[in-house]
Amino acid sequence: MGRRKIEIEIVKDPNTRQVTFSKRRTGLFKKANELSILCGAEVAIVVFSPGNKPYSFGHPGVDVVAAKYLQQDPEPSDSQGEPFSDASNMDNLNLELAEVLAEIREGEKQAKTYDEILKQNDVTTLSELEELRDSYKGLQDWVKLCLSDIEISEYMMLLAKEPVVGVKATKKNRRRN
Amino acid sequence: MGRRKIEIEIVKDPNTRQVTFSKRRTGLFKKANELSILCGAEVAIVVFSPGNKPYSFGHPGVDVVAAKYLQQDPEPSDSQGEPFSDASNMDNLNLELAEVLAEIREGEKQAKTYDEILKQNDVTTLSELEELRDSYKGLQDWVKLCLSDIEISEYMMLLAKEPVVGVKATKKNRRRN
DNA sequence: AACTATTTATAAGA
DNA sequence: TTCTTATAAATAGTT
Repeated sequence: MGRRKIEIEIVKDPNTRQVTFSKRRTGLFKKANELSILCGAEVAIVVFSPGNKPYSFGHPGVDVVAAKYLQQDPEPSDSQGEPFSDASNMDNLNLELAEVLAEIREGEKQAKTYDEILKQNDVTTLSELEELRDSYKGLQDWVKLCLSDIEISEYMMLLAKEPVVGVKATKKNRRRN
Repeated sequence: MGRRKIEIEIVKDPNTRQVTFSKRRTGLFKKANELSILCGAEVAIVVFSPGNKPYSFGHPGVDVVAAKYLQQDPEPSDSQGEPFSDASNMDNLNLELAEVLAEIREGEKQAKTYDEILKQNDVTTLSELEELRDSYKGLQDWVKLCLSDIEISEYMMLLAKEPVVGVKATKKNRRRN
């Protein structure tokens, strides 16, 4: 899948191997993500890098899927598949982000519809142009809405990090709209 | 990757969904296998199909990798009441969200510029229309990019629920703990 | 289950 | 390291 075909065998050069690992781990997680969304499937992946660092992906969560798997298929090891502890704050955040995501998808769909007009190449009258501009403006509005929602999500995260509120401004300047 | 591009959203037709699941699960496991060989990495995957059937892949074995993962990551079944003890993860999340934010602002700026063209109301030639369409398409592309980044962020948040996590986000690689 | 037209992933290169 | 780009590989719709 690249400039040249490679054999599926250990990549000898450690540097190249690390790069390959990074790229392919990313690709693997992306595929897993798509699978879970396209098919409503539950997926959990755990990977240890050549340097023995752990990476994981899970939808809806590694622990959730793992527990389900271990439960129906008891392992010989002494694992007590207890589900994760409470994280109500994180749940709220997830909910929030999920909503933002939904909005973004909506906007994307709209943009596509509007694009159809442009593809016709025969927009000549003034009224059509106005319509077009309106469409564009709608997209912009959506973008703004989206932006504001995401900022809210971000702040939720900052707050979640520090139970006793204390918004920090050190990271980057964030303006409110 | 097929005859047509598809959106990453639930495949509605159950029959098609099953076919898609089969094909993509195969692909996912193949990728996992290649990753483990190319990089000498340990990989474990558990998948539940739409019909809730379990499938797994593991090198050198699901149980081996899972045990290793659970061992170095003692089950947080009963936490100490601290919502998010792993600050480094949250830092990464904040960093990530900040970047997504920046991208969105960038796109917003672009949209504004393009809008100027539309405001002139005198777009009559074909070439101008094409240019306009390109602009629109650029905006759409940005939207998509943005979407994908945000989805990844969402997953990072889901993963953040777990003490040991190593997912990075954008196409830009970022190191972790 | 095969077959391709296309899209997507990615190995090298910059 | 991060971003291109030429090419290999995966796969959506079809047969």
